[in-house]
Amino acid sequence: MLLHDTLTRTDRPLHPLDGKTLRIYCCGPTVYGPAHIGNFRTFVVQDVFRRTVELGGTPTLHVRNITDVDDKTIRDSQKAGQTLGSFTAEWTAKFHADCEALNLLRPHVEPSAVAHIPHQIAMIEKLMASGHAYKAEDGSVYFKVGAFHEYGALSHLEKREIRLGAAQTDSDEYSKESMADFALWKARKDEDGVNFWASPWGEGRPGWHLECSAMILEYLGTEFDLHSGGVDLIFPHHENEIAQSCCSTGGKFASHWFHIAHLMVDGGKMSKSLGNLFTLADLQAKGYTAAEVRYVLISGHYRAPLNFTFHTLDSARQALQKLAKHEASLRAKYGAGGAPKYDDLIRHGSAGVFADAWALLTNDLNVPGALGAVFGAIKDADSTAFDVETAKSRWMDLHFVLGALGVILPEAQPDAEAPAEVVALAEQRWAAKQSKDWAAADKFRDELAALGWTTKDSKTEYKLIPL
RNA sequence: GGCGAGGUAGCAAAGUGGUAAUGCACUGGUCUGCAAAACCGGUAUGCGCGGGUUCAAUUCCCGCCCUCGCCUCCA
Repeated sequence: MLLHDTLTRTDRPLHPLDGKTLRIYCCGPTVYGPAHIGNFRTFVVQDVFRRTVELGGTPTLHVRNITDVDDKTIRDSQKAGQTLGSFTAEWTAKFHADCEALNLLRPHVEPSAVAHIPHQIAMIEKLMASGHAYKAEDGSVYFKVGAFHEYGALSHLEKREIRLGAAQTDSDEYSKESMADFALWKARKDEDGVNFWASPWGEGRPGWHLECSAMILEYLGTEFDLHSGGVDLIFPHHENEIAQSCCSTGGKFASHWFHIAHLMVDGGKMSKSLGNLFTLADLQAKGYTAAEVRYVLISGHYRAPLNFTFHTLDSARQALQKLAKHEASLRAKYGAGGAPKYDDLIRHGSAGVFADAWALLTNDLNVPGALGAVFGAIKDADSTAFDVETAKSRWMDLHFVLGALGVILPEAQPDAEAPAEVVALAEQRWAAKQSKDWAAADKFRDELAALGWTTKDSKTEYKLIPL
């Protein structure tokens, strides 16, 4: 598999460093409210990546953290009158529910920042010992950016070209030696309330960047295969992680960087003030399914901004319907039951007739190209002409590709229960039609429409459909 | 100002040094009493603008315009 690497800005092949398992770290959510669909674009794309790697025959070790201590979680838990722990547990549960609805594979490890404070303190101690960090007057500990010469390699800043402006004067951080330095440990403040921990430098809490470095070291080691997140994390978050980790372990840290572009809404940035910041629940309340949302989120290449609109959601519904119909026709021929399990797909191990789509997918995760190839292959296939064996193998191949994309096909609509009144009208219409009384038949059809129903006729029977 | 991503049909979105996938929408046909559904077709002489290189550029180079993101804790 070929994947673009942010650090080298080239497409590079992925091979597990240990020759067996691809070790992946993804920056997870800060649990202080519902994740929005922009957040989920990143997680969904990471999920497609993981599935593609695994279906391609390489097992993964997927670690994604939960950030459950920072300014916002502390502030909003207090506002809600809850302890930090119960507040973040609630939002973590909500996040998990959304992940499941969106068909995201669960990470193998999902560590929380609060549960790894000692690991973070240990990392700071190493950085202090090696002279990469210093304690400021207020008890905070900062990383000395000037002591790490490779700083800026990921975001391609030769030096930190800090734009001078009012935003730079954060009163909390007046004690830093240099503007570029960032907090490893934040000294306790009154507004933190009970949310502080003991450390060799006094009471306080860890800085944001540190948790990822500490948990990566714990679960993936000093060097691992791939680190991922939204493009906004390139700087400063990932840059800072590199600095902390490399200076404390002497290792090289991530060998590949995978960043996902942002989701836009109506051509612009999502924001609460514009009222265009949607959560999964918002869209479900409008009648869309998580499967449709997922389809939209993968429908653009991950390195290009994706514009989200309700029109694209509507097209996703139709596109999924088209895939479902093809799948159903193969299944009917083959006589199979439900969709194969993910593990069955891994054993299957081949995209078969969808090899073109698979090739696109494994070339820098070209999902839109792959989807196009799937539709193209479907179009050229007359499923009624397949024999049972062909139908069976194509059915499995189709599920293999859809399994990599994590696409869930809509269930066939169960026949709706029509009220007796509607059934009676439909019977009358059918009788009129059988006696070729078209005027009467059309009249009954109009009356059905007025009640919100229509019919689909075949030669021998009709079916009632709600409008 | 620095760094980065992007500008392709009504909408969305791939792609390529040799003449533009795919989905939605629209539209023609088959089917139907007419429809619906389904199926089969059609729809960009054109890929932000202007130059250049080349036998040939949407694809490479240069300049310009526009959109979006990051520039200290936003996926």
